Amino acid sequence: MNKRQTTLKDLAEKLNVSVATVSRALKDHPRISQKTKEAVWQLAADLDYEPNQLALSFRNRQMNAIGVVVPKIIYHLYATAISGIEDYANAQGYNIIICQSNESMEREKAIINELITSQVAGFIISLSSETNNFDHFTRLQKKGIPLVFFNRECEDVDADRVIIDNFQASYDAVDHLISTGCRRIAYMGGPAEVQISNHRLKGYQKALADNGITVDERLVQHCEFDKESVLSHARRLVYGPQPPEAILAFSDQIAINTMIACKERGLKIPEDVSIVGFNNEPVTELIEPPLTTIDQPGFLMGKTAAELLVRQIENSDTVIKPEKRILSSTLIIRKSTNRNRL
Amino acid sequence: MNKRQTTLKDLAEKLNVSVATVSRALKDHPRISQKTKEAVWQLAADLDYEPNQLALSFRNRQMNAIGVVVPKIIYHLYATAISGIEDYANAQGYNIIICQSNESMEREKAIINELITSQVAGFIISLSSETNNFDHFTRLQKKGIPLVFFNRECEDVDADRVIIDNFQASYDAVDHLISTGCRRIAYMGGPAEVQISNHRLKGYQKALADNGITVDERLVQHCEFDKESVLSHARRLVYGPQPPEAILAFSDQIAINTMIACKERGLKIPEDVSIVGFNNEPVTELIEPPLTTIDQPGFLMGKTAAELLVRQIENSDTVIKPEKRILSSTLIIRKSTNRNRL
DNA sequence: ATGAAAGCGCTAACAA
DNA sequence: TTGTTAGCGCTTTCAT
Repeated sequence: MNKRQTTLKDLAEKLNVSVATVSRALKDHPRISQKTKEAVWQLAADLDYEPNQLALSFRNRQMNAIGVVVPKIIYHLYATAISGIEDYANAQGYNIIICQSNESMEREKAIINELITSQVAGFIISLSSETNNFDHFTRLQKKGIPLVFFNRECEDVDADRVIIDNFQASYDAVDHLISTGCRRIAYMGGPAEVQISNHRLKGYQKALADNGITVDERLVQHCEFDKESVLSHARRLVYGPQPPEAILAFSDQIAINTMIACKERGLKIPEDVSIVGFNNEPVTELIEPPLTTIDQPGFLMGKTAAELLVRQIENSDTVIKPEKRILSSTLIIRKSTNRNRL
Repeated sequence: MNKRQTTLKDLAEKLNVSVATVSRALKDHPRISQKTKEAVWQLAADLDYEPNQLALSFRNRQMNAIGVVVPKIIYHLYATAISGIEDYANAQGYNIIICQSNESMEREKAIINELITSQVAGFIISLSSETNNFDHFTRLQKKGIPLVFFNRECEDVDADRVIIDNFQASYDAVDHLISTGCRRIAYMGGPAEVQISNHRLKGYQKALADNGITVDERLVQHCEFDKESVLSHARRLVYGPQPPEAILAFSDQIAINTMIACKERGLKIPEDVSIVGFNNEPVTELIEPPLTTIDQPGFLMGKTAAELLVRQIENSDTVIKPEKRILSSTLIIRKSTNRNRL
């Protein structure tokens, strides 16, 4: 029990050579005799020697770990993105430390602070919905710590980012709704601080304008992510004198809760109202009716973010101009928008 | 850019005192003069000093991090359990390093090995479905590294574990099915290596026996977690000459795919066949019909596992007898079992 | 071809 | 009350 790990010193003492020699032998250093090397290798195997990563990290003044900060891992997009990050990061020899901000800016700040003191090699971050102050990110940059945003980006900080074209995705979704004959189209947005929600709002507005439809401000809602908030905002839409003919939601969760409000109001989907979500969560094809939604490449998003981050980490001397990678998303058309009023 | 972190040495030099004095002053050591302390505190604040966790960990020969190894974080139970772990662990000053085995034993072994060399303080593990060899766990124990299993436990290793009473939960579910008039009841189990699947099988068998129902071995299936595997096993059940009147599934995902096979076969749920799942994933109340399922306290499971682990870590000198914490689960009855044949 | 020594940031036993 | 020293495990420069 509690057997100490074998160290270089242990090997050196048993072999009556110096620690330096053992260290070199293990890395197959050219100027160590074959005989010594073999003795070292043999003993290392016998004693189950494994280099102490913690000591290595300490010496390098940097952990071989990446800090990943996401709002919540139960959101399918983040769970899949994390797999993408892990996949690439592990292959490159990095562990990932996943932390959830739980949509709290304070928590996000605290996490980043802690991980800084742990000397993580870099950060991959998707903002909490509350985050409206960006000092903790600029602080990272001042310290020269690599940083990549994904999905929920931060326009005010000039860092690498991986996103989809939220404007276009939203534009296309609205365009699809219009093509099925809807004209009174509502937008159930996320919290007003979430920049991507606003990008989607812009796409929504532009699509309406391009089709000669006047934007009715009463059809735009900004809700929090909890069920109650969504329901209350959705009710404002559907219990009004003129319920919308279609609703574009910021996320599948919001779309689903909006569907609940619609059903509660007695509106049939898609006959009375069409619904479009965002993220293509697996649940969207299991509900009734299956939900039209925008598929985001979560795994690829994560993988790309990890690539950009590792690139930064491994080129910490050279200055790389921050890059914006825009991945393509796909509108998945299902029954929730399957009607034709034309 | 790339400004080095302030160290104790920096503070010491500026103040013309020794590093040791600074170190003590920062911890409010009783034998340092108030004057010195205040000077140190002031300068530390000015220079934004933060202790280097990596150096601390190195010195303690242990990271302030816990390794968490789960099959997949997209499974809702694990996502919620992780939140519970994170919650408690962070409060106790530990970070968590989450790794996914992706149901692969090789990956699980590799992860554990890596985290050992990183000197994590302990492990919280839920086995991959493939894991049928337990050397990597006994290795941890030989090294005296704290270990807690949760949900998918390992009976062959004597370690702390946090589980629900799978036998009882399954027994109760079958009992419920019988009470609604079903007698031909099938079990769609997980992979045969998954011990909790077998515990549930035992509960299923006992409930049948206790109600005077002969167990028909053809009604017991063991499938993998991918959709295709579930569908093919489910089809064996429903396309037979005598389809079951009810099906207990090892997980909600299996239950949902089984429902798909039932619908494909033209069986109505619950009129022709009742279905029960496991885990109470959020999706279960959104599908048609809503799924009867067993709710597991994921968050509490994680939190409890973290408690047990931290207890081990912080009492590494004393030997604590491994403990088995059994949390209670709840059968949530929904429409998928809402019929009465009696 | 090998060894000695310094140093990464911090703490603690021992000295003064 | 403060300083000196050694050491955690490893790499690397400089000697030999």
